[in-house]
Amino acid sequence: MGATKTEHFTDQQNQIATIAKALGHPARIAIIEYLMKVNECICGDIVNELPLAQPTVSQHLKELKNAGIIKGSIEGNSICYCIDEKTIDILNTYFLKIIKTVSKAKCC
Amino acid sequence: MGATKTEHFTDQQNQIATIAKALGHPARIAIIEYLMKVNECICGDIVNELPLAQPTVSQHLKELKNAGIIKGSIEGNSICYCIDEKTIDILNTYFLKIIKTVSKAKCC
DNA sequence: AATAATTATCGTAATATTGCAATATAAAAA
DNA sequence: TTTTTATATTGCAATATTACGATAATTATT
Repeated sequence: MGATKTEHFTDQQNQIATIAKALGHPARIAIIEYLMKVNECICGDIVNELPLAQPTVSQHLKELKNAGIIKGSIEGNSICYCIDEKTIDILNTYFLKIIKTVSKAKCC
Repeated sequence: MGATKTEHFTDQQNQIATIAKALGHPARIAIIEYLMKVNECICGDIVNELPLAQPTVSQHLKELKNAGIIKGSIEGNSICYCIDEKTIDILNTYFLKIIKTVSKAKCC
């Protein structure tokens, strides 16, 4: 096998997993942190910032974009990327729910 | 290649990525949700709950445990699993910081 | 138009993940 | 002690991910 059985799980479970998975790589976390620092994004600078080749960075950006974590808009011959608040909000709301549930539970 | 270059990133970036990665699979999200529902965990029931074979569930539990998202304690011949609040808290605090930063930023 | 700059895509090698059958391990019950 | 119950580990096949060189595509600049 090797393929995730997404069809067995709910849309929400798949959605949360997809977002979390996209954040499950230190390079992509580093990209998010860089975007937080510079706010308005300077796309090519990410390549200079990270110890990874340009195609690799481009691929990571694509995954973050596919997961809805960042969005990019064309500006001349470069592309401006920035964090998509909506998606982070979805994740945040979800984890807050977990925290709330777990904090009032007694555990083994 | 194929191996993540963790050495190029900070401990915190790797930590967040590791936790997020562990949550990056719908089966593991389903396990978390089941644990939320039953609070005190009934380990073998997860196998009945999910459409996955016992070894597969065991493997997912191991990954959640390695990432610190759940903890397990031996109880007789079974093992009681439950969510580790501390780790969810780390993630939650992290995302709240992102939300705060992004919400006051104007984006392209 | 030719060149430079910016980003994406293709192809590919190395490695990791997913899933399960078979089997091992350990404790409880008979 | 044998059997049952519960979970983990091993081994393996299928697939996915990571990383990058080479190259394509697109727009700006000259």
